Amino acid sequence: MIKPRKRSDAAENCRLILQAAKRLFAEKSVQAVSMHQIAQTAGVGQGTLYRCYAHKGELCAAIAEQVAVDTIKQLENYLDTSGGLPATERIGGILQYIIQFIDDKFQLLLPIHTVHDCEDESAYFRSPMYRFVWDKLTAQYAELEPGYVQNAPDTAEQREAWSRASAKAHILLSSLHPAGVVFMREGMGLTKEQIVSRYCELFAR
Amino acid sequence: MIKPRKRSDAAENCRLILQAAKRLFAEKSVQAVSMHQIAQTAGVGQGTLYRCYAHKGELCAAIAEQVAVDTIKQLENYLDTSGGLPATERIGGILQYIIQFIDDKFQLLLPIHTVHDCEDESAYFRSPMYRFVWDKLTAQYAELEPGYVQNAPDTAEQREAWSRASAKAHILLSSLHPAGVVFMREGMGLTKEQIVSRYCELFAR
DNA sequence: TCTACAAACGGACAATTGTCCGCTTTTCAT
DNA sequence: ATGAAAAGCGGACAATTGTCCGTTTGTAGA
Repeated sequence: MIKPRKRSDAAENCRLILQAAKRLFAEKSVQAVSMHQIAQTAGVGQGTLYRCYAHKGELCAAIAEQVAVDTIKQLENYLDTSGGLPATERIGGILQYIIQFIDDKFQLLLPIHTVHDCEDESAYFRSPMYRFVWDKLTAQYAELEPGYVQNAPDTAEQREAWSRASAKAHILLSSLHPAGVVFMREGMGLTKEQIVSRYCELFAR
Repeated sequence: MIKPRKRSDAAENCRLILQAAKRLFAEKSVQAVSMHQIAQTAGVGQGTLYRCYAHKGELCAAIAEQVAVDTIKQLENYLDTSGGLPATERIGGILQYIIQFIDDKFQLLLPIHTVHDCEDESAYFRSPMYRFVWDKLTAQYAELEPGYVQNAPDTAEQREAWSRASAKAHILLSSLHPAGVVFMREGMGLTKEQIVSRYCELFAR
């Protein structure tokens, strides 16, 4: 007798909420819009809103995910067509895409970890767009690891090399945490171009 | 007729608040204690609490500042006695102190940017303890900059070299954002020692 | 010592977040 | 079709943050 597993109309509400939030965030600003207001605009109750997105950060993350699709496509295209370049140069190229994106969308990215109670500070690092870039970057760094071979059998040594590359990629991306980039611009007075060039000096050679 | 400029009893209340917060945070946990509760325990009103510390993050920052004093002393001592070592090795040493500290006190450090409305995401980067470490680290990287001379006249070239060193130091420290370190441990399963060694590979050679 | 003034206080209040629970709607076996 | 069970809804409610303003209190000049 355990039959109804999922209701087909529930997804529609989540779509409405996302749409409403996107519009309101664009019209005003992320922090000027309350969750109550979003629910009202979407024409749903508070409960429905919070069931779809547990807090404002999740909403921002969902929108950022949509917004990132374009950049991710460009990045994939770049990687497909830059096979001939040395890995360090490719890393520099990736950096440009990432920094451009963060610089552009930081208003949306910052609130992702503006969580109140949940203590979910690493939400940003677990978002699909972060994982995607992390993975691509790890692949580049792996090429630079001594002893690493693509598609090699899964030995302990290969796994160790991948793990080292993955840590490097994470450290790089972690320093590109939106808050850090904002500080470089506002607090240190660097331009986007200067930021890219400093990153390349450190990470792409 | 403009006479009373500052009241000597006001500082006492701030001290009481800090003390109460410290005790409550230790007893329960940072997020389990409400601002109201802190005010009550300290025996002051909400208004007084918020006049001293505009939000929970500031309170955490103030406590972290106190807690950091020890580590900072150790670090200064280390730098005083390690003059003979090459700069890269000294950077590695500094990294150990920093990572140890963050790993130890992240519960206090995380909420510093858990701000609700203020949109003050770079509070962490402006805290005195951050500035201190940043400054020391910049000095080490400056030594590695081609063309940099200590106590040289203030030419454009010298300033440029210092600025490059300062950006590198910030990038390093920015990736040591508590949230990022927590993720390396929880999300990636690295130990403190592994984290230190990965950082040294990237930043201290 | 007295007095006037502004700094500082404190608690009531507004705003916002996030939860809870009774009600409605979809689903599916009969 | 139909009815029962669970998925989903929504808005009232609790909790928490942060503000505001009438009142208190220390300070300094007289």
